[in-house]
Amino acid sequence: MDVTPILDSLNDAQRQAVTAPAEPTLVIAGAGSGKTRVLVHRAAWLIDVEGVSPQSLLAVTFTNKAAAEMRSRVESLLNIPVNHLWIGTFHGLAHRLLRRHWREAGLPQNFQIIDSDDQLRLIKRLLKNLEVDDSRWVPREVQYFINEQKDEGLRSKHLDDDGDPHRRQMISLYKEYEIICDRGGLVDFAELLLRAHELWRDNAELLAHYQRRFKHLLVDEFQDTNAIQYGWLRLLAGKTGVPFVVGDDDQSIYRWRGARVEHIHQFQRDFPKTTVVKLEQNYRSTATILNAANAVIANNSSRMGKNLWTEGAEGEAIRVYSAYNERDEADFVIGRLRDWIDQGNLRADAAILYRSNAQSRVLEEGLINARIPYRVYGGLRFFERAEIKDALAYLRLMSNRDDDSSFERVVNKPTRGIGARTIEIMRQYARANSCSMWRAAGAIASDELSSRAANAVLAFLNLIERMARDTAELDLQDKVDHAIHSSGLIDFFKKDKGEKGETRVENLLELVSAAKSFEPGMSEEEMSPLDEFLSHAALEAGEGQASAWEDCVQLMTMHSAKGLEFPLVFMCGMEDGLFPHQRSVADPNGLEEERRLCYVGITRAKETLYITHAEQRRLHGMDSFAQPSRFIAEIPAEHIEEVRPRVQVSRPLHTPRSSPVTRTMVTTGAEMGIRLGQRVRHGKFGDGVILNCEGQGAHARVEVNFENAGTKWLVLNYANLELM
DNA sequence: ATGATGATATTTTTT
DNA sequence: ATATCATCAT
Repeated sequence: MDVTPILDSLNDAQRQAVTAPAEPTLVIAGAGSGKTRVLVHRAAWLIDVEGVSPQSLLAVTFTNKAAAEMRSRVESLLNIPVNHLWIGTFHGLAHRLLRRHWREAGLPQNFQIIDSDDQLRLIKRLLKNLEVDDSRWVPREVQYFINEQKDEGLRSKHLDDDGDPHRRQMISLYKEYEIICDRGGLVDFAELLLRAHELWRDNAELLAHYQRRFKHLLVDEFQDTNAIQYGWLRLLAGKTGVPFVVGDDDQSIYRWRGARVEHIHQFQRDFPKTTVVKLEQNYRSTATILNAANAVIANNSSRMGKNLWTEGAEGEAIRVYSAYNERDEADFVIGRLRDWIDQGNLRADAAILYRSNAQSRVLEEGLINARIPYRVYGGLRFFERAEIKDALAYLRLMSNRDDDSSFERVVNKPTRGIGARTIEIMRQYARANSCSMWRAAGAIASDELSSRAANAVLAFLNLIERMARDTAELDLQDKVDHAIHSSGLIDFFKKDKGEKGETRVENLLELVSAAKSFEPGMSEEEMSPLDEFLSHAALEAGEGQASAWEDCVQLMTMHSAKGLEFPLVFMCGMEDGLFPHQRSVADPNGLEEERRLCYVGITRAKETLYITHAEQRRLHGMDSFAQPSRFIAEIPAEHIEEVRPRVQVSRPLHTPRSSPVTRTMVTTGAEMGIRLGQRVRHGKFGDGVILNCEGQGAHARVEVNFENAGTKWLVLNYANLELM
């Protein structure tokens, strides 16, 4: 066997990882060190050299994009189509299992997947139904609570209220939510994972079957696994499976949504024979950029420890620009972009990174003025658009009448005379009789409603029945086409004057073409093409903005930049309070995560990195003054070149490392020492920390997080805060 | 049923 | 500043 194509292009560490014996392996792969390459080559090595059957290989990623890339790279490296290779996201694979074993998993065959938006709506409705005060139990927080529990593998019955009434209510809402989902055959994202985990946990035979089948488990972005995902992997690995996990503890930036870097340590405890391989040679950035990144991340404790290096050149210094305000910052960035483009470079090779989406606006305005094409990442994706979700709701009802989430969404869209009052009556009936809205509607239309309302409701029920009947024999795209027309959605949006309505109609038509080009992968008995299309829509929300091919400057948050690289990178808004974000600075864990995010940002740059900050920034309609980000001061001075240093700047750019952390200063109260992070004492509320300030003079208010009294807004003039 | 008005919050995002 | 959301009036 000629192993040249598999090993030739690898360095020693990469080769060590790829050819590791069939034992648990943990690869710590620094930014730009060839992480994906190692995974792909490992797969090829196992199949081609070790003679492992493609059937016994399972590869897990976090995003569909990563899964698709991995699949295509494995296929091109092996030069054979590996159709039956199980490569997918955790959610995709869990979904596949649940479709196959819906009975054992306790699900209806045609269960539907709801996305976070559906989930939130469902929770809002539930709160209303139960007449729960949604200012004390905020829908978003309830949603977070439920997902958090599920991510930890906990169902409502496992939870204890610890005598806390607020928590007790949360738990009971969780329970209600479970009931509604079960009744409607609805499965949210976290539920996919939880069910798949329980499926194996509670079915020894089934688990044994999959353990026998999947010997080699390849996991990407391992630092981002949450508890349930890790538990699932461990179950599957059992005593005989060989997990091969790749991750970077320094790039863990999703703790806030359940990811736990600690799994990297846990892994070594759970699999004591683990071989650890570190990939530290970087093929992306200049030495200067890497040294800066290394220096910044060195300020974090609890790391595995890793130092990126390169054989490449030193490169240019990192340019730091102190802007006067956010407009000046944008002007500066655009000036440099102009130079870049004038020198014949691709616009698409330049990226502007920022901490929060709100920052894109000023930059966008500048780009528009300068007539530089750009593309903003993120935002609504195709299958998340309201009109698309409306159409999908009709399709879902056609497939499953008990889907309350869809029922409520479209029962009166377009308006057909079913008002809030009527819906309220149906909800009450549904609740009293523990049945779906659909059945409630059928049951009460005859008596409890006025004849006009009853007619409207019956007309809706008939419409759905008719749509289902009329399209039963049609293929997928015709079903969709039929649905958007006969539901009245097309006409409804056509009436919307202006461009908005037009785009909506276009999007609906686009949905038909999406259905046309959709290729079902499952057998008809396993799952109908319609159900598969609906699952696909939920699981893979599609691209944000189209026209990715056009040569334009890339704008995105540092989070969405993870995994990407650009010759020219701007990191904007590098100010304390913005980045690191105010909400993270109080908590050391939060601050370390911000620092990892900064590390991610820096390591996106291949050749040139600009860091900009503004002394004054208009945020939430309020001007505030800010210190340069403490992260800038963590970059060794020898790597930095200040652009056009401004003499009138009174504050030093670099704060000595030993000095207390820099803090955001606010015009108001600055003279009396009111600063973010400042500890204060209040006569009634006790001790606390200042989180936020706003306003000036007599109207100035501060937000204080009191240790015992929670977070409060206080008017500075009256609060009589004592500095501590 | 639709639009105006006012209150409220405003990190990060995938599945 | 601004976007979203609930409430209220029409």
